[in-house]
Amino acid sequence: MPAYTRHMAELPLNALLDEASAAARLQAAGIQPTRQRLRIAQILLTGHQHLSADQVLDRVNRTGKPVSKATVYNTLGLFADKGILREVIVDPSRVFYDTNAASHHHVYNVDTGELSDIAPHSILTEPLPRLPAGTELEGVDVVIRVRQIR
Amino acid sequence: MPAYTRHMAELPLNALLDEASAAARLQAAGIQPTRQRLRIAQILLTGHQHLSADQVLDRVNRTGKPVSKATVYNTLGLFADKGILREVIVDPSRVFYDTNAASHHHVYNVDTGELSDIAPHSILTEPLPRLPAGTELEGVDVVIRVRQIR
DNA sequence: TTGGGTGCAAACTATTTGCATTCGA
DNA sequence: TCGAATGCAAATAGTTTGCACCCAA
Repeated sequence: MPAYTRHMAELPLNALLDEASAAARLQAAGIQPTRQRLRIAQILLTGHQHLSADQVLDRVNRTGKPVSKATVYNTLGLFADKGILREVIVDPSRVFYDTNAASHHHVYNVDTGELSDIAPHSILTEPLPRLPAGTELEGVDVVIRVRQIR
Repeated sequence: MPAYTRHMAELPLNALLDEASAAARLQAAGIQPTRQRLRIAQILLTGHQHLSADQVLDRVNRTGKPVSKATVYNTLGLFADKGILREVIVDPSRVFYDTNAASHHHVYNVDTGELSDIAPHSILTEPLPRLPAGTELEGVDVVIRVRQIR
C-alpha cells in the first residue's frame, strides 16, 4: 500500500555518477569493477539514497543495459559487506540500502515507506551498556518511526 | 544458520500463565478471549520473551491443542495492535514479538539470532529532531547489533 | 585457460488472503 | 442466531540458490 513507486520515468544517464568515479570507489573498496557492478554503483552512489533491491533493479533496467535480479542482490550484498553501503532494517518486507555508510540514524515513515537520514549529532546515544559476554559491537541502529497524521 | 531452535522439548502446561490471568489481560486490552487466543496469550505472556511467529506456533502446538499458522499470525498482529505485544524489526527474515510492550531497547546477536532487552535508562536518547511535516511519532527503536567474537 | 562474475529459473520462506466452517455471546 | 474467529490451502513477495555460460586477466 505504501507509495514506494516514484521516479518511475526513464533515468537519464547523464544524471548518474560518471563511470570513472564509480570504478574508483569500487577499486578503493577492493571490489572488482565489472560492467554490472559499475552500473549499479553509478546509480546508487549518486547522492545519498535509500533504495530497496527492487528499486535498484528497476532503475538499473531503466538505464538501458539490464542487470538480472540475482546479480542485483549479489551486488548489493557484496557492497554492504565491503562497507560502501549499509543495510537498514526497518521494514520486515524489504531491506533498504543506504548509500551513506557513515554512522547516522533514520526516520522511517511507516505509512509511505519513506526512509530518511538524521544528522548524527541530533541524537546522542549515551554510553552503551555492557555487551553480552563473547560478543563485540557490530553497530547501533536508531530508527524513529513516524506515521502520517490522519 | 542461527540456533533459534532451543527448548524443543514438550512444553509443560503448568509452566504457563494460568488461563484466568491470560483472560484478564486480553479483556483489559479489549480483545475477545477465544480458546486459541488464550492459549497463545498463556505462552507469550509468561515472563518476558522475544519470539517469532514460527516459535510461537511451535510452542502452541507442543501444548497439545494446536492452532493454525494463520491464526497465530492473526493473533500476534492483533495483540501488537492492541498494545500487549511489540513488534521488533531486527532481522529481515522474521519479525519478533516482544512481550515487554513498554519502551525499551534491544541487543541483537546477528550470529545466534538472540534478542535481549536493555534496561531503558542505560541508553539516553536525546531530544528528538523535528519530525517531517505532517507526521507524528510512532516510536523510537534502538538496536545494538553484536556478533560473536570469532 | 580458467576462475570469478552473470543470468535465468526454480526453490525457499515468512507472511497474507480467500473462503467455507465453527464458535461464542 | 449471527457476526466474529478459525483453519486450511493457495497465493504473494522478497530473497537465495543451482548451474550453465561468459568474460577478463
